[in-house]
Amino acid sequence: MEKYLAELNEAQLAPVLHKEGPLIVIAGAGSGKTRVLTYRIAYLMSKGVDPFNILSLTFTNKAAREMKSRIASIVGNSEAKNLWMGTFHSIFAKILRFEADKLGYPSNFTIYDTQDSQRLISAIIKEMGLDKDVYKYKQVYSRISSYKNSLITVKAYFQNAELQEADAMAKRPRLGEIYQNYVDRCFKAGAMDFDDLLLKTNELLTRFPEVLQKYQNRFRYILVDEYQDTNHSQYLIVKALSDKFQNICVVGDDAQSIYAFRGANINNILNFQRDYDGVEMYRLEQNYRSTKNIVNAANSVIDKNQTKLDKVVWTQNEDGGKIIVNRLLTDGEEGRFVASSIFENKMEHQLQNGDFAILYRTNAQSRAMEDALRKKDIPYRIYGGLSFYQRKEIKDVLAYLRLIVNPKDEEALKRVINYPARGIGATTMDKLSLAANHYKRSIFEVIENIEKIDLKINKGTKNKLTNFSNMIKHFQLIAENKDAFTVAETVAKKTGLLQELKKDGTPEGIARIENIEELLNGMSDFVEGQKELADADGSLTEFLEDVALATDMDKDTGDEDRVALMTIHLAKGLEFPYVYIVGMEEDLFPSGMSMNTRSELEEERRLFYVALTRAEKQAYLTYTQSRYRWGKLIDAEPSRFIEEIDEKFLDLMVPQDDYKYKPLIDSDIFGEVDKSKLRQTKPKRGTPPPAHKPTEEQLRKLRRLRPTDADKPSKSDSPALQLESGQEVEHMRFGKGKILSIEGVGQDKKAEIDFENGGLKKLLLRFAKLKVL
DNA sequence: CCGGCACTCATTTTT
DNA sequence: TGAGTGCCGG
Repeated sequence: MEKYLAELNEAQLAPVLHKEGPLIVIAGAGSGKTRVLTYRIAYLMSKGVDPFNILSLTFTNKAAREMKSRIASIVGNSEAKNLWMGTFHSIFAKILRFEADKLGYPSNFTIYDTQDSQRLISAIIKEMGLDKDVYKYKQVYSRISSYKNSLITVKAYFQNAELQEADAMAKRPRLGEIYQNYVDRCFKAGAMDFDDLLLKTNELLTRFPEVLQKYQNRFRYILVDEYQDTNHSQYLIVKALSDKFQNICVVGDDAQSIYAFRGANINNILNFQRDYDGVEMYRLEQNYRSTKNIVNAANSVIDKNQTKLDKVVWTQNEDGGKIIVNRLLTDGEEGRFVASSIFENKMEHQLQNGDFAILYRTNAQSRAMEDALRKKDIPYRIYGGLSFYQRKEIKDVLAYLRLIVNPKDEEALKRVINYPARGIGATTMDKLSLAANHYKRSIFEVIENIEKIDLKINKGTKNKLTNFSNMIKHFQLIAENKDAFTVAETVAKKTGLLQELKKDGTPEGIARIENIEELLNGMSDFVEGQKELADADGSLTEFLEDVALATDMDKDTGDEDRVALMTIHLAKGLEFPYVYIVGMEEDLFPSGMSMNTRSELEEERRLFYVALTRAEKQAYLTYTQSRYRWGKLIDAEPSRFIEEIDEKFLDLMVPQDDYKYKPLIDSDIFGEVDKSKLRQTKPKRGTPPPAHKPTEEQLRKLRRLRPTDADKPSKSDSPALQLESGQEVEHMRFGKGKILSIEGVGQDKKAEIDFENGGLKKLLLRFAKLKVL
């Protein structure tokens, strides 16, 4: 142990050696906080603390695994295995399974993911006959989620006049009823959603003092990573569990709190010293990750925030290059710039693909990057977005598996009862659903008793239903004796899922079959892995839980050498030598939806801080002048965050104005443009649009930039058009045989005119030529 | 009841 | 642009 402790600096050593009592470690970006956490646990164990008594909560399962294996290398594998380590969700899901009966849940309860929850809410809204435009299911879901995260149960909701009033003001007076129905239906289905895993844990710990005691005694030492991202529900769990021994160690960085949108409460970390007695605070301020330029630039940004703890991050690393800022014409050009820059850097500095990361604010931005990287044959991997387990074909297989484990699982049943098609349609489902609600039973139970109740379902359909339930029961029998992999394999074959996909024969269908095969392979690995663990058996339940709570970061398939593409949120905790932060534009970053309040904007700024501090050697910022959003080309202006960085840390390679309309051909900018012509100017925010109005030819070239135009040549070939007002037509949308809308580019404004009804005929005559399209 | 087609609508971040 | 929904003919 001594030799490991020697690896730490003074500031890091202090919290590692801290004995009993609460401590908080405020750890600046790149200051080695994971190391402190790891070594502290190892140190505790070396001093004789039983690993069974240590609970360590991390943000991702991957982080937990990595820490565990690091600790194993210090204290030995057999000891490290017994540590309680994982995300809040996965640790407490395990505990809830064990204690489920106390709360009236089956121990094999299903975990509903966001999609399941939203579908259910959507169904409830429909059943209640509410207007789906007023009660948008996503919004309703997020309301309910935030109630749960604040421990506002249905009961508490109805006792709180303020909340009800707020919802009524938002034209949603029946939100409480939806909430009630949602909770009832989840319970009836034996399902918990993500928020329930925390909410029910709280319920368990408050309602059953003996349970609380049990876990208080078990978890004598509690460590929480990324404490700045805990929500109220998590806060209370930690508070309750640590209450007896007060051996609570939290680590975090208020400057990196970026999950307020999902209920994280930055006050948890700001107020930690008030919440516990005799808190010792440690600060890690030396950054080992980044160059001076990057550290200082990031500091100059975060300085603009009002709400923050006192802390100065510094580094002894070299100065490094300045942050390179570049403006591109469109998102396509942005992608090409990033791709060629990566290519050049690789050549020049002998780097690997894995040394690069491209970070963006929204997943939608990945497409332009992908296209460019693919063209340059640079291997990449996208993290997040549609994760493997969210793909339709995978969810279908999983839904069958879920149904086998828990036939009451309504969302799983609705998903697969008629896929592949077996003649059970919407009408039948409505009848079943109605009966289920009426008898307060699950739909599956209704099907099992279909002969005993009169549902006005004809004989043929009844048979189909019975066949379906028999098939599921047959699978259940298999599941009793066989492991998860064998069950899944049987399901894939016997349900006709694979045949269905084979039948269509399209490339997509083949890709889907491959995905299912990959899932099966993954399951077989999982089963092997679980058999080695003492407290696991490779059962279906275990597998499903693993899947439900897996982060995209978790499945670390290839250690192949690839450029990483991800949202900034996902990049937290990671580091790369070269980082490209793209889409640095107002309305995109900061997001247009997060600029309404100071605190929202500050969170965006922290997000930018996180992005910048991922870089070890070199950071790039890019923004475009116009970008495709909603399938349309829209103007963009540089993000305020660029301006907030002290200029002395920046290297602005902004092209001359007259260059703007030139590189319109599909080509690498830097192959074409003489770099000496680039001059360095600081872009003014709100820079007026191009000095001169684009000519007709330029406009046409602009249009040709659209990737779709290649597929539909008719569009780009359309003659230049003018509206009555003299505006030039830039973009049109077509319905079947008619024009839906036309947008024109005027001197300084865009106009959009809809031709839905009255005006249609008249204008069609004016643009007779368009009929060809 | 099914599949295909036309149309609508939403696009912030995720355990 | 693209995913999801609703309508219509088979």
